[in-house]
Amino acid sequence: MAKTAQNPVKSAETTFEVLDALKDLDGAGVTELAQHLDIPKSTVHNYLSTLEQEEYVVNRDGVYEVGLRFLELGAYARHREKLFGIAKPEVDRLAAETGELANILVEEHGRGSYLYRARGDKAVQVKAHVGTRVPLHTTALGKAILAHMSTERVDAIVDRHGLGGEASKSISSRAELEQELADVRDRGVAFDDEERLEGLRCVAAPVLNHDNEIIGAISVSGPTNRFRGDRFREELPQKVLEVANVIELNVTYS
Amino acid sequence: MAKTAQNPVKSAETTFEVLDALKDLDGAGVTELAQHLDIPKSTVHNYLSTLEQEEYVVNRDGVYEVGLRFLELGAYARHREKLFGIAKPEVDRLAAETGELANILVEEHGRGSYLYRARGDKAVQVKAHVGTRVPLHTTALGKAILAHMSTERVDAIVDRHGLGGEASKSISSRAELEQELADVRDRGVAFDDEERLEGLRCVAAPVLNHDNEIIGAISVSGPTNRFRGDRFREELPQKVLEVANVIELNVTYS
DNA sequence: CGCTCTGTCCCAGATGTTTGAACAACTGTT
DNA sequence: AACAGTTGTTCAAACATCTGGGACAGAGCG
Repeated sequence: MAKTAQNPVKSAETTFEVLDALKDLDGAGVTELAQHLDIPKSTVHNYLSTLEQEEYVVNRDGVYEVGLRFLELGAYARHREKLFGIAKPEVDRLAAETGELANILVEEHGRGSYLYRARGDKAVQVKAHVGTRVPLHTTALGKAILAHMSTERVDAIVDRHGLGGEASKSISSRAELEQELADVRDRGVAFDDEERLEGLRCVAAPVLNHDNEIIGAISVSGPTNRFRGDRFREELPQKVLEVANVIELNVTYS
Repeated sequence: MAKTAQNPVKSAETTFEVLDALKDLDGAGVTELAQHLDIPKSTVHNYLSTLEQEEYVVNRDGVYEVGLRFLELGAYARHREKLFGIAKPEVDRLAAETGELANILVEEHGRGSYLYRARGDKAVQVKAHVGTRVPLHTTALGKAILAHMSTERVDAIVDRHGLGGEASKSISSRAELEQELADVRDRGVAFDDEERLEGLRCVAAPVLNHDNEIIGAISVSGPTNRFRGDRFREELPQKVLEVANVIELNVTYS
């Protein structure tokens, strides 16, 4: 699954190494980047000037930064996901009605990518923004997705990315994960009890297409003090499921 | 200004040619892409497999597509624009209060990039999504920005991108543009009277920082039948200006 | 079953990329 | 005002890498 290119174009790899470094450093000069990447600065300069010429990178008084042309590509990629257009208005409603943070996640390359995030009036502040990629087994959203994949696909994903836990409560063995996924299938919803971020709980439901294939998941997340008792175990799950069902209907007829 | 790299990395250029083609074709196979680009398919395959390995491209049953990793980069690039975080809530309010489509645009590489777009309840459907890049002189937003740039910078941009008009009413000479920009400075707001899209009018105001440098522009746009008379010439301009002023205050104190 | 599409792989030759060193342009310090 | 220590940029030679034709396997179809 984690296929490596047979005949990789090394310059393409380097190009993205440069871009990634530019992102990690939040903008940088040639020398700084060169040191960070351990590549001669003349080489780095060649890449940066090429990227600038192509308008993928911008030079603001001496500091190179990731350009907005990626927003064009990124927005396009999101727009291409049929789930986005259909689920967005419903997730907006979910956020408005619960007052919390509502999310859409899809799987790509065995990881979860946040497609969209809607803020209700009481929504918590989380640093992660749209586009952030997370390991599937560490979030309610991811578990909702894994629960509806074939065993082989789950195996392939676990083989590729492991079960490295970000917090103490995370799932750490394949058996544990299988048990959890079975629970998710039984209940219809997945929970996240501060597994990825302390003090943050989350309720997620899968979104399936007419062939019962998983195409993504939606969720509400909020602080533990508002996510407890009946609201956490009954009220919110029902709400999220209802919204997921509406989305599924719209996916089918489109 | 339109500097070309002295020592361009051709493979980096090719990488983005491939990605652009993938976007234009809305996903494609190796052979189709190779024909479109007039490059041997083995070469195209090398690039695609490298991009897939790096998780920037995804292969969905035989069709290569632009991946969501670009959403990560794009969302990051947008987040890095300080204007976005500050202006977003205000533009949301502008959309809600007018019921129309409200926008944020910034300049990059001499073109306009839509940073954000908020839809009011009566907002028109336009195909352009976030990230779309447009020539500055063809939109109210762009004219609001150009009006507050130095003459040299405007010259450089016109030299680089020309004044090619997308519709009949567009500005087509440098003198005409200068006149228009002077008007914008006088009035404080810029108008777009179906210049770029038929039936669509637009009112835009610049956003300046404390040093009176232009950092972007905001606007409301809608159908000509709702954008006429006093509403178009008085009411909406005042509203847009007011919101721009609030944003400017928030920009200064942050 | 054979035909014609795919996508993938391979390797030698051609080409582009890498690289250190040298330079120019700044910044801040003495 | 001169200087030392930065920075980004340029260049051309040495060589690593990309290119590209052709061969191959597998899928889809009649």
